Formats: sequence, structure tokens, C-alpha cells
Amino acid sequence: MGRGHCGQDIWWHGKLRGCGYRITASREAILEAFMRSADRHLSAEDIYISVHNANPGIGLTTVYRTLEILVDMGMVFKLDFGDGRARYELATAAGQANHHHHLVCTRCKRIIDYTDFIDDEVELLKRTEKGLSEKYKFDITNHLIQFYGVCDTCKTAK
Amino acid sequence: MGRGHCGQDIWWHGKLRGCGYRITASREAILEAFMRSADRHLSAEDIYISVHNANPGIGLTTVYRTLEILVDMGMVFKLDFGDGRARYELATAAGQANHHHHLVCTRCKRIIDYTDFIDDEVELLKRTEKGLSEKYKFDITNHLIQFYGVCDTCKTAK
DNA sequence: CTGTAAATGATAATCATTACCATTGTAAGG
DNA sequence: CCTTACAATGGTAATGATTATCATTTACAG
Ligand SMILES: [Mn+2]
Ligand SMILES: [Mn+2]
Ligand SMILES: [Zn+2]
Ligand SMILES: [Zn+2]
Repeated sequence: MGRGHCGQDIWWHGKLRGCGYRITASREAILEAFMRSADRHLSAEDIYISVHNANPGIGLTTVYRTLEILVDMGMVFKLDFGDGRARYELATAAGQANHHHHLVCTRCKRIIDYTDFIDDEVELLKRTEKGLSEKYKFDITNHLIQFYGVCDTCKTAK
Repeated sequence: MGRGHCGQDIWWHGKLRGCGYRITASREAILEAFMRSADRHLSAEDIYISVHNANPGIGLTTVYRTLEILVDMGMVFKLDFGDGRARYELATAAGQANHHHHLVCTRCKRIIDYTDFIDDEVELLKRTEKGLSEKYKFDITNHLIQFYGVCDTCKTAK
């Protein structure tokens, strides 16, 4: 298990190592950028800029490459909200603290992260996953749930 | 209500007119392409090619433009499966006959349309939509549900 | 400390999607 | 059935996010 310069465990070191990846300054900086703004949906460029403050040497290519492996490993979730660029957020499995789904305004593209699940929602998802994985022999690792509609602002704006 | 050359009603004429759009040969050809392969997830280029057989004059630009208005009108659903191009399918509301969700293999990108468990899901979705639209004042028009995992083939191929 | 393969970054290439603009076609009104 | 206004079209160029290349640097096993 990796340790930071103050001695604390770094949770993601083991994950990277376990998949045969090396621990590098770029990867650390990019993960930190994610944790610094855990509430936003970052584009590759957002991360590139965010990382540049503390570490100007990191190139955009490395950001893309790192994002790809983080997505493959399941640590980061890649999202498409239809604005022409991919968005990324730290992945959280169903049941974890800040697991959430999305409410997308098709008019103004505003995104709302919601966690107000009806209690049954998690329960049903669990059952659905079980049924699907049995019938189709899939190992299900994640899900994406988004509701589309028109937000309050866009409604009243006519 | 529009009528075909044999007298039958054309279901989508009214929808287009209702939104102030004109009935054109391109739009007819594109809708027909969708109906001709209702089971696939077509890219803009797929449609362009499909349409060219019967109507070589239609340009790719028009395909993109038509897709955009069909998506805005809610007749077509735009999907992203992470292969670098948008995919489209005829939209079906929850409750309609062939409404379905997706099972996506993150390894080989295979997509399975599934309708199993839809009844349970639809019931819960209805309640969730109601709760969300009240709390966030959204008019919800659609939803996207995808499960990600590793398919049988990719598992055994290891 | 060293050797080796992974990782990086600058740059060029790719390629899906959009912007432009001159031309054509739809359909409302007479 | 004509006219007319303007929506729609299609060819082409431009855009912009993502990838590919390749020479150089770096992590880390031994
Ligand atoms: Mn989110
Ligand atoms: Mn489908
Ligand atoms: Zn809105
Ligand atoms: Zn697969």
C-alpha cells in the first residue's frame, strides 16, 4: 500500500499497481485534480488546466492517456452530455456514499446530480443487475442512469 | 395528417408539421432508413449510406441536420457507446412495445438491447420520475439506462 | 546503482461534426 | 394552377476533440 510524504496511505496506489501501472507524478496530479473538484463534470481540458497550476510540465496527451486507464480500471466514469466533449467524474459504485445519477436539461444542458433515490431504486437495480448478468452471462460492473427533460428555468423562460 | 401515395396515413408528417418543419424527400428517406433497420444503432454515416441506395442526392450534411431536429423533437434518441461516433435509434417511450435499455460490454463494445425486467423498471422509473420532476421542477421526457460489464465471450476469451 | 520497459510531451494526423453560402424545393396564398 | 418567401439542401471548407508517432525521460525490479 502506498504512503504519502506524511505517512498516510494513498488509496489509489494499490489499484494502479494491481493493474500493472506505475505511480507517477502526472497520475497523482490528475487524481488530485479530480478530488479537488469532486462535484464537477470535468473535461480533459478542464483537468489539463487544473493540473497546470501545480505542475506545468504535464501535457494534454498524458491527461488523455491517464483518463483512459482510469476509466478502464473503473476508477473514473466517462460521461457524454452531448456538448461535444467527454466529461469525467470519480466513479462511485451503487451503495457508496456519493453515488448519484443525472438529470439533464435538453434545452440549456444543465446537469443535476441527484442522490434522492427512492429506497426501492437501489434494490431494484440490484435485482435487475442480477437478472441481466444471469441471463446474458455479463459481469456487470457499473450503470449509467440519466433522465432528460426541461429544467425549471428553461420552462419559465418560455 | 399526411397520406402516402397509396392513401395510408404517414405518422410522422403531423409531428414535423406541428413543429413547423416541412415534409421533404430527404426526411422521408431518413425516417425510412430508420424503420428499415429498427434493430440497429445507426451512425450518421450508416444512415447516409443506407439512404444513398434509393436517393443518391442526399448529402451527409442533411443527414446530420435531420438527425438533429428528429432528436430535438424526441422522435429519435441519440446514444453514445464510446466508439467515437454518435448512434441513433427510433425513440420509444417507456411502456411502448419495443422500449428497451442497453447492456454494454466495455471490452468488445457489443451492445445488447434488453427488454427483460422492463416492467419492474418502468414501474419504479415512473415513481422516480415523479419524485424528481416535483423536487427539481423538471419536465422529464425521456431516460437513458445502460449497464456496463464484460460479456460472456470476452470473459471466457480472458 | 543499473538496465529496461513504461511513461511522457511536443507535434502531426485523424476524423466526426459544423459552418458557410449559393442554389433548390416546399407550401401558403392568390 | 402560378407566385413568392423563405426553409431546406449539398458541396466544400473549417473546427476541434481525440489519437498516433517518436525521441526522450522516468519508475522501479533486481
Ligand atoms: Mn455527476
Ligand atoms: Mn437500442
Ligand atoms: Zn435548462
Ligand atoms: Zn465483450
